[in-house]
Amino acid sequence: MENVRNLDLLPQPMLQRMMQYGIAIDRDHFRELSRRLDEEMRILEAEICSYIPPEKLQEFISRSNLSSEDDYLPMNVDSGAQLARLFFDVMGIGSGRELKQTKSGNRISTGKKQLEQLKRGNPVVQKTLDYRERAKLKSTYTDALPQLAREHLARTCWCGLKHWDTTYRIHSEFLSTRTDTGRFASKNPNLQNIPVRTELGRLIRAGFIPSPGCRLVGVDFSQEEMRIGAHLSRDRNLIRIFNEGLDPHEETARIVFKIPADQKPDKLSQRDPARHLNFGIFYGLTPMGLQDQLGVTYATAGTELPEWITEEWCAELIADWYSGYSGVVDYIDQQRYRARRYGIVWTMMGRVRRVPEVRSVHRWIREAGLRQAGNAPIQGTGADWMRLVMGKLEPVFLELLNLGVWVWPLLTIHDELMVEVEELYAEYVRDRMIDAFESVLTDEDTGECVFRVPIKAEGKMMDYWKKGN
DNA sequence: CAGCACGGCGCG
DNA sequence: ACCGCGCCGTGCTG
Repeated sequence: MENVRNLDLLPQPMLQRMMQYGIAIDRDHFRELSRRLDEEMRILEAEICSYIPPEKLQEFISRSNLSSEDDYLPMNVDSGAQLARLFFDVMGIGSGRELKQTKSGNRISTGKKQLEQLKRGNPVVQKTLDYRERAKLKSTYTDALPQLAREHLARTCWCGLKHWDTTYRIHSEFLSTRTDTGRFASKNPNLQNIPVRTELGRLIRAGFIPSPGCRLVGVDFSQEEMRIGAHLSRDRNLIRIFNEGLDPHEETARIVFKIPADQKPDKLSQRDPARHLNFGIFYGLTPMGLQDQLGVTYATAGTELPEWITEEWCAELIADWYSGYSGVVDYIDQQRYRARRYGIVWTMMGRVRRVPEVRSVHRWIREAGLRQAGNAPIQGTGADWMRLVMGKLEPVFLELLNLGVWVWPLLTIHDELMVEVEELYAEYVRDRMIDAFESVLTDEDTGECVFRVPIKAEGKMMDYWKKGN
């Protein structure tokens, strides 16, 4: 009952305010970005089409589904099916290598992982990757977002004087009961998947801005899920790492690669794989999954995946991770036991996740259920924390509003909460938020905290939405 | 024309 | 075929 109040009811007012008020965007920024992407895509698609041999042109034209506006092109570069025909049937790219089929087995996959493997074989592959990145960003973000923006008066603040200014704002819908783990979901548009990982993607993030006279303030839990994993599993090593304030990815690299205490792990070949292990383990990582993931990492770094990264090598790495963090193995096993025995697993706060899949007659379904059982308490506890934080901060923000300080919640992305604040108070609000995050499990009366490792949060103030500080 | 499954990909 | 989401374009069907 207490959980229903704290986890389900208390976040609602803040969610309502996020949805109702929205977040401001710079429409011209997106329009300019769309124009640029369009320009680059036209060049890339023409280049890609130029790889069609002359004698095959008619065949491609007849099979493509292009509208009259772009019928100067013989094929539709957005179509995976048509690309597969060009690459694998006509050009013979990757012949002699093992090529992944699509799930339904109709054709060879043209997905990123596959293309990364093949991009040294022929320049058309890299061009396709570049085209894909741009097509994704344009259709999902730079074209769509300005369309969704509505003119909206916003409370702003100039030199301490409050007034109302015209802004163009996006009103996403945040769903409280959509996910199986307790996380929130966001739709129309989804504000929880705005790009950040690539340089080009970060230009899209930059189109999200505070109301005039305000700053964006973002606070997130640092290494939230691993800390939760450390607590729930009571693993000695994991707990020690966080209590001593060490970098968990670096420490994991030390463990699995047996690096002497006086040496630093190499970023690409040691720290990055260790990082993927740390995240992946709680997802039920398989050797093949790890190998795939590392393939992408190396390809992104512009290097070929080294010969010695085989499935067996990945399996050993996972085994080494397990022996380094044996408490985590026991913990995951316990969750799997509960899933099989009771059909449910639960978070630190007692939020329940049903996992009927573990009793399926189908092996694949069963195994997926067991992975979900291992992951759900961790991901779900993280979601619980955000719910508690929102419940705790709501009265803080309302109090500030009553005092005449403009502060308004904008969005939440699982372990992160973003608000806008009038400039003078941004730093203050950031620090209040960090406090709220870090004391999420601290009893307000006794000051006691039962968590086995420190809970850390990071905050930043921004004039536009960006990564880092 | 709308609706759907699929392949693909953005985020934590 | 590694957890949790939502959205895009294609290609097909009713």
